Amino acid sequence: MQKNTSKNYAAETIAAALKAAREAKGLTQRALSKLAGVPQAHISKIESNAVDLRLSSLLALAHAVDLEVSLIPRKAVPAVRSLARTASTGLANSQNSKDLAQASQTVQQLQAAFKSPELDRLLATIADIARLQAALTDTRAVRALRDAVEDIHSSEDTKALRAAVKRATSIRNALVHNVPPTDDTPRPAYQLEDDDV
Amino acid sequence: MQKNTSKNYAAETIAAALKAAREAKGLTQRALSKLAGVPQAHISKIESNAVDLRLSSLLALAHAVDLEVSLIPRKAVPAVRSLARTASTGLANSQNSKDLAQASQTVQQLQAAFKSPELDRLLATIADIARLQAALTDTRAVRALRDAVEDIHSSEDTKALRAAVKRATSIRNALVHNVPPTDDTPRPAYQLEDDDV
DNA sequence: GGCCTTGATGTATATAAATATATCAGGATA
DNA sequence: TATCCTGATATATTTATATACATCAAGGCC
Repeated sequence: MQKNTSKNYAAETIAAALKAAREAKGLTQRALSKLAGVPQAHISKIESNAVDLRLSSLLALAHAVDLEVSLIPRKAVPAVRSLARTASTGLANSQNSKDLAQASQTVQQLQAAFKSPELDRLLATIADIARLQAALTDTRAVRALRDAVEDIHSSEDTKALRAAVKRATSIRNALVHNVPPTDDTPRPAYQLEDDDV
Repeated sequence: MQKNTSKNYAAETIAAALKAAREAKGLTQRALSKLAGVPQAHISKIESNAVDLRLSSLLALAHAVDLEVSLIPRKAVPAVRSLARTASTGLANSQNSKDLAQASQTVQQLQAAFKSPELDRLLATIADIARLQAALTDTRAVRALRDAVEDIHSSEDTKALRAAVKRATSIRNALVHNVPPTDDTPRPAYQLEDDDV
């Protein structure tokens, strides 16, 4: 039983979160005890950081106060925090997706206000960017490429080599042409025009 | 000791996440044991859901594999998941990068063993993909595009409109040509050859 | 004052985690 | 074949949670 030394900051944070959530729901320790099936005395110890609680207890208590225990990548922590703060307002995509969606929407509103060839081009380009991004989120294709490369073992292994080349080219073309990487029938949905500014 | 019955879905999920993270980092149970200060035998039990681990163990293991234990509101779960996925795109991006790096390295080793025009092409294409991916990680450009679009207010605002178009085209071209988006002097480092398979 | 609720604290007991240590089967490899 | 690494498993011991039950001090309220 480690006292509430400052030894484990994360543990204290979690205990504090549980307590805050309980109070936010207007529950007493005894009420929560009934909900979660954890003795009130134990809840008291947990909230005061007097015990190293087990996962089952943590899950039971969290569940009872509508919290979810999750493991998130360290680098995603700030984003998740800000999201949790912004709270329940629906979907949150990557910042890029949000920015792109907003830009797209704005352009469409502008289109309703006035027509312009440049506006059309702008919207199309934004859509391209979004599709490029979506194509890149697909990690399976890259993984498949890696595996294909690993399968090359000798200069006689032309079959494996050609397979790897095909995969690599497919991905590159997919990124350029906005076609799903695994698609075997490359059909550029649009033409690469105005290559440079 | 409760066997791995289907008793607690959440607990299983967490154990699986820990295991996945360890493997993603290429750590053996013994290596993780040294990092986290948890005996290998215990890690084995934890990963196979054979124990109701304590919070301190969970925190130690999570910390060692760059994960954070967090309590999030239940209603925010979907949003956080989607975020974790896109941040996982950051993660997956790093996974992509790893896969690509490994593929690239393998090809170079093969080049040392035997020469082949196709091998050269393969290496070049892999490099292209890596550069495309790097270009897409830059969110500032997309943000700038969004802001530029927001600055368009009327049909007379040709200046803002052209600025937005320019930005959008720049990003798209950057993705296609592997040139940093903010670069004002577009200079395709390589030529788009063999557009299709 | 008396009453009730809330959270904290104190036993005592059963159960299980955590640990050290050793081992084992399977797979990969030299 | 022999060797090394990985993950799973076994045993024995220590430590601590989890639980039930009782109680208590502080604060709010009639």
